[in-house]
Amino acid sequence: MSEQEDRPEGYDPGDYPPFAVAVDLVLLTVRDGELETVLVRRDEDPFARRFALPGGFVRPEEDLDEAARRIFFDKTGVAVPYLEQLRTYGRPSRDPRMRVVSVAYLVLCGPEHLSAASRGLRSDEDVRVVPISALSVPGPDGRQLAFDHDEILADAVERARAKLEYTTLGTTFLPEEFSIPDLRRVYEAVWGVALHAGNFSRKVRGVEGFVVPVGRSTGRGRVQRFRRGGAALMVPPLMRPYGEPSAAPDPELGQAASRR
Amino acid sequence: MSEQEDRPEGYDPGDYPPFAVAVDLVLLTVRDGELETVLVRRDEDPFARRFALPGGFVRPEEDLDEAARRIFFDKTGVAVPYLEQLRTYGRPSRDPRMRVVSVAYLVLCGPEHLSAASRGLRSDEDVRVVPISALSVPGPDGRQLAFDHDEILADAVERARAKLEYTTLGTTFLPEEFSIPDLRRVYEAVWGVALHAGNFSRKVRGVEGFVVPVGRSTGRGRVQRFRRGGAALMVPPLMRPYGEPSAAPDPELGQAASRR
DNA sequence: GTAATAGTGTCTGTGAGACATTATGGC
DNA sequence: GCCATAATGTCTCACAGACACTATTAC
Repeated sequence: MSEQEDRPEGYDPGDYPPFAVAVDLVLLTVRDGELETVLVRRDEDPFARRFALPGGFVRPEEDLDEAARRIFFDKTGVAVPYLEQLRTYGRPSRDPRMRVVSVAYLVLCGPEHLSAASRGLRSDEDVRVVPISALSVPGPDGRQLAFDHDEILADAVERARAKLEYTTLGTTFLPEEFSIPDLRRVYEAVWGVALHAGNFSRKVRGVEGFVVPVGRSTGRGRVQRFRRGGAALMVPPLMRPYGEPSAAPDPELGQAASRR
Repeated sequence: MSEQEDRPEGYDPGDYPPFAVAVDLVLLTVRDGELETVLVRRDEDPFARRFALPGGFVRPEEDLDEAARRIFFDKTGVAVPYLEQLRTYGRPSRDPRMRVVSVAYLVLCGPEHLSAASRGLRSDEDVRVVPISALSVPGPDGRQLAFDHDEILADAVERARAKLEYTTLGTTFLPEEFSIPDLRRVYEAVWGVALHAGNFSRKVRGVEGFVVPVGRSTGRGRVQRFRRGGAALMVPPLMRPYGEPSAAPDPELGQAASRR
């Protein structure tokens, strides 16, 4: 808030540099066992015809979260199931036209939330749902997406992977009713690993409030249906297999490592 | 980045609302077994005579991290040992004078980094090093600090508590050379719990690259001296005792719980 | 029928937590 | 000598991971 600069009675507009503040969304979903994200094709330079994350400017009287929800609704026509602030990107050169600080949000949703967006019903833009795996190979200039969106996307994927370990957010990728194997396939898609079906089932059902059975349970071999429970955190956590080839770790940490 | 609003060739300044972008620092240190933070007393309204987090505006050609480092240096006269972006606070009403979006940073350092600041050597401001425990009781209007800085501080403390679990950052609170009991006292101060000395020692020394012994031993008992090792992450993590009365959990998660 | 797969039984290895014991230095 | 405390030895319990087995559904 810069209280330490002495200003008598409110700020003089000449005292602070004006910035544009934008919000960018990393929208993650799991479809057919693949982790996917939503991208928008740019029309103009810079980065004309490149894909970018959906985003927009924050309005003068709008909270940051509110802006993120608005932008999600504009693309999909439905309310956002889960959203969290990821981090803020503000390199001076990140947009060659002007100084834009972008607050990135992570949004998790099921593929059904994206049906309008993926059919282009909500806008005349070229909106696409793209597998993350298709974006891992950088383009000729070393990147795939416009601006610093490769970095934002990578940070978001790592955040989502970490959050599945110690929260119950995995269910936000699924419809209201689902089976344990459905949930396992979400974990496998997000983490990019195969999990042991039996142990996964036991673990998930053993975490109080993670999933609640719907309808009657019969004996062995029968697939049961569940809904989300009330718990937000998973204790103890469900950890990713050690030393596995997933993504970039916390960029704040000095050295690389593949875990959390 | 708001690529979806069609703009021909760079932004027209009339197209986006101007914001002020500030950086606020939550500076945490451990002194005499207490977790403490640095506050600055405000001179003017709003919140005259209240304490606030140190902060300042981001300059036109400055990265966000750079601004945070600059502000830390302005207060203390030394380089910041560890810094990470916490999150961004942008409620429209958070500063009654104008729209300010503030990117908060978490800074961890040893008490020796704050000697200049705490003696007022670097500024004519009223800079103080205050125990976190003294800020837990809200004032007459429901808060202790200016603006939304109570919330920022609480988020920062929770982040620091969580990070001690799965990173080796505990050593950033200590001088170059330290003993295992010194490190344990850091954990106890940050988490606000008593830890089992024997098990803590075994765990810390067993994590590859967390601490490296530095030859001679002094002090009581067979106390060994150590330096930081090269590892940034701790696997498996060193978890806080379950169900313990520390701080607010991840505010993104729907319901409260006391763990991560 | 056969194949695929959900869920259970059970064993094993690892590690956290608790407690006792030994070693070392301050007083 | 006596006390405080660091570090180790050891036991127990919880849980992850592996494997085998059974039950059920899809074909």
